[in-house]
Formats: sequence, C-alpha cells, structure tokens
Amino acid sequence: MNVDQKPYHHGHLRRTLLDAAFQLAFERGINGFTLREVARQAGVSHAAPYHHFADKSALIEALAVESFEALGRALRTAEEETEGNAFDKLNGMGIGYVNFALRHPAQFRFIFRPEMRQASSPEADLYESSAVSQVGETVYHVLLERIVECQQADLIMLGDPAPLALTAWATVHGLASLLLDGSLIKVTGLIQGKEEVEDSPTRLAKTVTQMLAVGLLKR
Amino acid sequence: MNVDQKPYHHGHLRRTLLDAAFQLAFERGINGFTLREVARQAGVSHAAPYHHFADKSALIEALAVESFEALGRALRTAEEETEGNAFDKLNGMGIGYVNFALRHPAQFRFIFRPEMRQASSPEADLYESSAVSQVGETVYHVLLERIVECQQADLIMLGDPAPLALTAWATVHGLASLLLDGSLIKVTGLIQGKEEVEDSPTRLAKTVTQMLAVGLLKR
DNA sequence: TGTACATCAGTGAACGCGCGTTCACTGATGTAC
DNA sequence: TGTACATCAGTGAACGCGCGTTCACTGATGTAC
Repeated sequence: MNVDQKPYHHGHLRRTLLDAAFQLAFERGINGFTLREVARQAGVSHAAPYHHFADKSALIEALAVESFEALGRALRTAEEETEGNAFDKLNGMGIGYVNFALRHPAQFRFIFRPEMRQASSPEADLYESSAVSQVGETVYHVLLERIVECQQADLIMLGDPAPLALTAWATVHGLASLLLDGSLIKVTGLIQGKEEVEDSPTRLAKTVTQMLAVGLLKR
Repeated sequence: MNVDQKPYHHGHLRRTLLDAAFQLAFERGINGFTLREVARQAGVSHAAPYHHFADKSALIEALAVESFEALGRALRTAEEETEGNAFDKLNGMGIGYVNFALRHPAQFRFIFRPEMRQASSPEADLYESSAVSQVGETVYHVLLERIVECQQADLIMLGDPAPLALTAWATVHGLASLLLDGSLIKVTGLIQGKEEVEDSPTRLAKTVTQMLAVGLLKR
C-alpha cells in the first residue's frame, strides 16, 4: 500500500474523526463544531462518519467517554509520580486535576458538560446509568478512599471523610474552572508576580491546596 | 389603551425579549436558543428584535451584563443579611454565591461563559475592557477587601490576602459548578442523608465553607 | 494460487429544515405650529 | 384643540447558508472453495 497515496479505505477513520473533533472542540469550544466540519477536517466526505457513528450525538458521547478515561489516567499518573506520604499524593492529585483541565480544556468540558446528563426524553434513566453520568460518583469515591487513607495515616483530621472530600474536590474544580474560563487572567498576576506563565497554574494549584490544608482561621 | 387587546407597539419589548431569552436559556442551556425562538416566545415577529439589538451577539452580551449585575446584587444582599462578624459575613457571601448559581443557572453560566471572552477577531482587546470581561477582576477585588477586613478584625490568618481570596473563591465556585452540572446528584445523599432537597445546597455550602475555615490538617 | 462473491467503507447528490439577517412596508406615536 | 408630518416599532416575505441525515452508488477488502 502506498503511504503517500490516499487509499480509498481510510483505515483509522474512527480515530481520526475523534481526534479531529477534539481539535475543533479545543479551538472553537465544545459546541463550536459540526459533524460536517469534523469530516472535512479528517479529509473525508461528510457522509463517511455515519459508518462509524450512528449520529452526531453518538460521536459526542464517544468524546465524553474518552475524555473521562483520560482524566482518570491523568489523576492516577499524578498520584503515582508525587513523592511523599498519602497527603502529599492527595495534593499531587489535586494539582494533576487542575493541570489536566488546562492542558485538555475540551476534554475537561466534555466530562462536566451538563447537556450530556440532562436527557430531554424519558430515557433520562438510561443516562443515569451511562458511562458518562458516572463521572461524579467515580471521581468522588476515588477521592474518598484517598481521604480515608490519609486519616488512617493520621495525617489529616478524623471524622466523616465526606465533607473533606467534597471540599477538596470543589476547591480544585473551582480553580480549574476559573482558570479555564479566563476569569483569573487579570488576577493571577497579583499572586504570581512575574513568574513564567507556563508554571502559573501549577503554582496556583499548590497555593490553593496548601491554603485548603491549613485553613483560613488563625491558629 | 385596551390591555386585553395586543397593541401594535409592544411597549416593553426589549425587557420581554431579555426575559424570554433567560427563560429559554434556563430550559435549554445558554447555547440552546435562537433569536427567532426568543422572538416567538415574546409573541412577536422574528424581525422585531432587530429594533432593540443590533444582532444576536448583542442580545447575548446584554444577557451577560444583566447576569453579572444580578450576581453582584445577590452577593451584597447575602452579606448584609448575614448576622455576625466580618468572617461570618464572608461565609454568608460564599453561601449566597452558591445559591445564586443554583437559583439562576443560566445567569451563572452567562457570566462565566468563556465564549464571551474569547474574541476570535482582532477586537480581542475590546473584549478585555468590556463590562463582561471585568467579572473576574470585580468579584476578586470585592472578595479581597472582605478578606483584608477579616484580617484587620483579627479573625483569620494574616499575611498576603491573595491566596486566601483565591482559595475561598475557587471553593465556592467549584461547589456551585459541580452542583449545577449535576456531578453531585448521586453524591450529596452521602453527605445530606435524608435532608430536604431544597435545603441541600445551602447546607453543602455551609459544610464546605466550614471545612475551608478550619483546614484539612489535624490541629 | 485463482476466482467469485459478500461485505465493508468510502463517495457525492439530494432532502428538508431552521437559522440570522435584510428589506420594503405599515400602523402607531409624538411633536411643532 | 387640530392637523401635518417625522419618527418609531412593528410585520411578513425573502435571501443565502450550512446543517444533519439519507440514499443509491462504487471501489477495496477478505474469504470460501
């Protein structure tokens, strides 16, 4: 098979379509692309995607599922690569969460996109148990486990781990969202000074997780 | 003028169009409505809106501006209505932030909608100084003032107020976002038990702000 | 190894649709005198 | 108080557009014998 010559059969069209969609979603937002545009970007006729996805919403569902898996991998990696005790690793996960959001904004938005979960038809219950809707539960339970581990290692406060997990999640999710949506572009300078822009998110995430650890009140 | 009879001139069409748009955005998401649909909902021909808004994006900009003002009002009210010292009031504001997001989801999303800030054309700098793009700066500075007040009243830790403000904002913003996007629907039961659903967000917000105050670490 | 044939994965024309926007118009309102 | 007229705020037809989706087709591939 000649590699330079475009063969009639693509070979990896499904993959190529997904990547093209991610690229378009990255450039124009998760609502800013069309099926025809994805096909165009993939260098294929606009009817070709229908051999790989039932319709546009099936493509989007696939994007959401892949995004979710990518987040899971990123968090696991961040945890493993962080040195230190259980609490250090928990902080590392939090920083990994923020970094994932900034490195893969389209994926982050697909994951938490409410449109995926709000089924307009009576199939609402179907969505309830779909891969995508489990996001919250999964993230939360992984987090909860880590919190309990920290408690067992006598590193953080005891008691019901649920409020701790929720607060930690909310904090990193909020920072990720604010950074992603650009609400902090004028603000981060106040905290970061003249730091490298590249490092900013990680440093901000460290600042925030540190604050979260010690609390706002006077000791 | 006969009130039952529909007059040729509407009288409050601009207001009516904005309200119809908010209603549609509430029902179908901030990208889920069209100019023609807004006009239809307002009971007016699809060309009528052009006498009040230059184009669709002007309507959306107006929605964003109104949303931002509403958030400001909600926060001020929450602060005033909370009894106690400066830190109590700060917490009240945080809870008000979450409640605003849940009561006015469309408004909350219009405010932080990134599409508003990412100008595709060279007018990017224009956006930089537009009413909408100031959201981050404004919220942040109000918050910063309150933090400094708390420090002066010797209620919270001293030092650079910036990290404190950022962490507090991230936490309530994250909780609001997670609740709004439905990521917590299966999770809140674990924390709330059998509480009234109506009260849940406020109780969750209280839980989270309390955690934020004391910190995760052991005392 | 060759051949026949089913299946797979593309193509391009065509569909109906609703959109944003423009335009010439018309009915209602307000104001100068 | 009446009247003329400019202006305002609607209407409805029309535009071009790109969309999602369907369809009959065709070229390529894989497999049974």
